[in-house]
Amino acid sequence: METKINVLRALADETRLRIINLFIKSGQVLCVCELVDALKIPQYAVSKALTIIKNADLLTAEKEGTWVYYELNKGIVHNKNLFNFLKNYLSDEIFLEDETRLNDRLLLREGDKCVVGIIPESDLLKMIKQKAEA
Amino acid sequence: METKINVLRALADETRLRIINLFIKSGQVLCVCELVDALKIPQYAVSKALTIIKNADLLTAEKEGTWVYYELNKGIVHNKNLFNFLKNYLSDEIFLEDETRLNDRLLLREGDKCVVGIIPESDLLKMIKQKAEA
DNA sequence: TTGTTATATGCCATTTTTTGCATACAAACA
DNA sequence: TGTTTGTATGCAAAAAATGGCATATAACAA
Repeated sequence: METKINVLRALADETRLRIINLFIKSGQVLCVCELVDALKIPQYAVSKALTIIKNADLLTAEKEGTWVYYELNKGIVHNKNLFNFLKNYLSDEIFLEDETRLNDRLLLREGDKCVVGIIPESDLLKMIKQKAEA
Repeated sequence: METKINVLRALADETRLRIINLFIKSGQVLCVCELVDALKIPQYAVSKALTIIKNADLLTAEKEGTWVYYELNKGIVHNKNLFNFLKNYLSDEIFLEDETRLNDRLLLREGDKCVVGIIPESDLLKMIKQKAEA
């Protein structure tokens, strides 16, 4: 009981909802800096939001060097239903913009892994272009 | 955007979630005093919760004499998806107890309408028995 | 060791939410 | 009219959430 409400409370915040949306729509494992760039929100805010979502058992985390990769916790049956529902429910514009920025940011990955930290938005397009040329 | 978050915020509270659960599970139009008895929560708390849920466009209200009947707002496509999801998602014990008390309370209706106000829990069973005998 | 990078967290001020009580309102009835 | 009844709301205290900054931690690199 406590748990279901914790889950719904974890969803009841714009930042957290935008984060969850990115996991659901991208279907990816994501690290903190990728989320920071996609959301254009301070690192500490993303980190705090992730902690709350994780404490509600909606995410799992795995450390890899200095990077921490988060992932939807599909190990809970109810979570899967929730994610399926949200996949269609969250269709608003702000979410789409996040998704676009995340897709851009993921172009900088190498072998499915994040290899750079937080990138100022002004540099992102240049870096993508550079990488495309190389 | 604002709206989706408002909806999720409306769900992020135990009282409000228990109320929404009763509407979803019972499939009924319900008045305030029936909810008060089913939830065993003060009238003002139920009334305030209903206002918040209604402001999130999840409920509609209709006045009938001194009684006010609330109903799920299925006029919004996204709401229907939400209610379908919640119907399965909200399965915890506290919700079941509410549902049982509501079913008892609805036995006092006459012609699908509520005809009594808030009933002390100690009196409810007696009144049901009386009504059954009559 | 020292420095750097990615991430997390403690703290504080501010804002928002919740809770409880009292009371207001509105409709029915005497 | 006055009274009762079902419901809503204003207000203030308490509790909780939020936002921002600084800093801590942990892992890697030189």
